[in-house]
Amino acid sequence: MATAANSAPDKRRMILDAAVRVFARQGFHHCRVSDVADEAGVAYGLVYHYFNSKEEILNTLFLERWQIMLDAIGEIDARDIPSRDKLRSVAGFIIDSYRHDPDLMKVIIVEVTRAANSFGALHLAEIRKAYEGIAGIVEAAREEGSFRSDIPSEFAAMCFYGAIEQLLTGWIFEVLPRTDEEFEQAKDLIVEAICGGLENATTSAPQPSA
Amino acid sequence: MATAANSAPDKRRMILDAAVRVFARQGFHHCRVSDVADEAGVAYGLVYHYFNSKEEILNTLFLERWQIMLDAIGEIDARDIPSRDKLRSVAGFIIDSYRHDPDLMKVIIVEVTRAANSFGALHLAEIRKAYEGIAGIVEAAREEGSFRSDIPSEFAAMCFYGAIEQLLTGWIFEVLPRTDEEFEQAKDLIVEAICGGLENATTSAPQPSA
DNA sequence: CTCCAGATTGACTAGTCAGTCAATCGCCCG
DNA sequence: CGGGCGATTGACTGACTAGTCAATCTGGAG
Repeated sequence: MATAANSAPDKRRMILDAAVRVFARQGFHHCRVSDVADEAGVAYGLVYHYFNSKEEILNTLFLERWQIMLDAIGEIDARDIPSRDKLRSVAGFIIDSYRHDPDLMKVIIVEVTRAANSFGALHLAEIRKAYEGIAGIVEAAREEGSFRSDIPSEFAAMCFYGAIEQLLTGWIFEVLPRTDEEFEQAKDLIVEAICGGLENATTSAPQPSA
Repeated sequence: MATAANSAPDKRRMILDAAVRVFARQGFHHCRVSDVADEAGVAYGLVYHYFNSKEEILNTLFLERWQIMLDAIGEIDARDIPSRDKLRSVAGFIIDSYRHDPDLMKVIIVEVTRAANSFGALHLAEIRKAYEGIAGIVEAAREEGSFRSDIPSEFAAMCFYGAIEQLLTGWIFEVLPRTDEEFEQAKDLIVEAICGGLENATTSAPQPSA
């Protein structure tokens, strides 16, 4: 006999995966627990065997994924590479997270990170850890002199993270193309735009136009 | 002859204003229509005399305010000032909107602009107009040569708008101080960060080849 | 003063749905 | 085998609330 975890379908996992699809498709508030149970192919009551409430399902999904991201940011920060490359890696990780499981990222961004009156407030401490991780990368860059010192690192982290979330939001709302090529380009563009700035660096003289 | 809206206390307006407070405090989904009616000091049924549904109240609030912002962006774009100053004016307008009525901006950002499965999808066209207005400013800057041509204007607009929304989100979640001074500093910082970039420009030649 | 139309009231209805629970299943162990 | 226990089932309930509606009020016109 194979271990239960191996061959037997892990119903708890199936419920979580189904919830991602249902929450992404209908939104947390516009779906019923029975929708999740149906999508998972289990009985209604089983959802309450594994979770105490509908909200606990979303909390579990968020915390699972957010911890992975926090770990990734920490690991990237520990690398011995230039700060700009660290930010590029963070952007790459988040964008790849979306590419790998757009439904899950949609649920997290739409239902949690902006939900100031419900889940967002509940997970505020976790959310802030991500900002702080990015701010740490910027802070190191400022100290070594590669980043400007007149922009606070927390403020810089906010701009960087905000730009990434807006990018994902564009994909979520389907207003931006979502091809592999687009994802790869976005990783470079976001770092270029935020680190390098939108302005032309030719401060001395504008380009001599023929 | 004289509409009731003229002299008598405008109950419709009172309901809208009360709804802003209630939606901001409890969230659209976690409040009852009776909460709005109580807050406005009117009878429950009167809400349905002026609005067809709870959702119509939020739609009205959003459209009212969003149109003001679109008008402001259009007016700013038409000014004869440098592109960076236009962006600074747009950032200033949005930040002042928050300062003037934080509850309303909270409701719009939390309940609409990220609500991909409900109000966000409904108002997608309106929301995009704001992006497009900003992109237009960037596009003009690129054409005149002051902004880089290797970052698409739509992408730049997304970064800019995303950074601003993240800033407001920080205030909404009460993780950032909300003093007058902070608001004023933020206007300059956001333009500095996004236009000038996070990196230090002091290094002489960033492009060795060419 | 009478009449009307729109404003205002709040009790009521109809439907929804999160969460409960008693029954059943199926697997392993002694 | 038997018995025990967690997994699984799905019908049911209790609470909640968006939206309805008939009654009442109010203020101006004739």
